[in-house]
Amino acid sequence: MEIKPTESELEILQVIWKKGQCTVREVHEELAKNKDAGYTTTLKLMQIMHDKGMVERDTTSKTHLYKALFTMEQAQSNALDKILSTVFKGSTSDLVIQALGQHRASRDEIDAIKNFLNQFDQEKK
Amino acid sequence: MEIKPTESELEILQVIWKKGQCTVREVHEELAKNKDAGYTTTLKLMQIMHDKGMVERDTTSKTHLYKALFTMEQAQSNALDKILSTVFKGSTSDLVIQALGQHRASRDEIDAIKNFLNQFDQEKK
DNA sequence: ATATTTGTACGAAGAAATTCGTAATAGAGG
DNA sequence: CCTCTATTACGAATTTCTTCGTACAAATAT
Repeated sequence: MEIKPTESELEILQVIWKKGQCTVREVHEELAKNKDAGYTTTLKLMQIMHDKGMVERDTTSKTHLYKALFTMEQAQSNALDKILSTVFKGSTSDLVIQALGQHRASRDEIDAIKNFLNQFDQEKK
Repeated sequence: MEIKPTESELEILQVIWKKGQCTVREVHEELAKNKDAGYTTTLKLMQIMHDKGMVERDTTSKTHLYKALFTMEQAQSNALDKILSTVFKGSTSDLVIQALGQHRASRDEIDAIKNFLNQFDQEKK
């Protein structure tokens, strides 16, 4: 399956990933904090996501429950692949350095990355 | 100015960035290697990009010359911001670790990143 | 039971992106 | 000067994404 959520679909997926599963109402309330769109707009989008096979839903009760059919990690991997090929000429190190340089990682984040790199090294040796 | 090139626009920008400046024909020939679209499609897209203020063009001779009005680095920064907020919950370290983990950085790349991190540390101390 | 609220279904309109055909024109070559 | 080709301009069709109104059904409250 192709994973290529649109902008709006990603907003919805963020909520679903956070809660594990949720109703249209829950998603809508969450989005309403930062966005101004009608309830049926969210509903329609979620129905389309279902049509596309991006989410599944439990329709046993009147109020349907939605779950994502792929993980945030899969979406991350996909997003990385995409920008690597479109703006980073495929260079992972360019991407990493750019990310670290521009987005001011905190001490903790840097440590986490260092640990990861060291662990990586161990495996390679 | 907002930098938000579409998929097709990015394909075109890649060619322009690589060559510095170029004609519609050059862009089209390059895209034709991987894609199957008519010449006027590329032309139209580049005209729209001009309308949007993403590129400038020299129209002194019949064959126009296009240049990008922002750099690849700016596009990179933008792309990173976007995926950070949409799929990485704003965590740069998650992004970096995911990138390093999934995309098998080479020894050289890892070294480059380590150097970068060390340099980063020095500044902080 | 009836009215109100809450939910889904769905068509359709609007907006943005992509594609292409046709017309007009400038320049090159004979 | 005339013809042929390469190029731009531009309208229009198509597709995809987003938005919303309306209809209808189920659950809840009075």
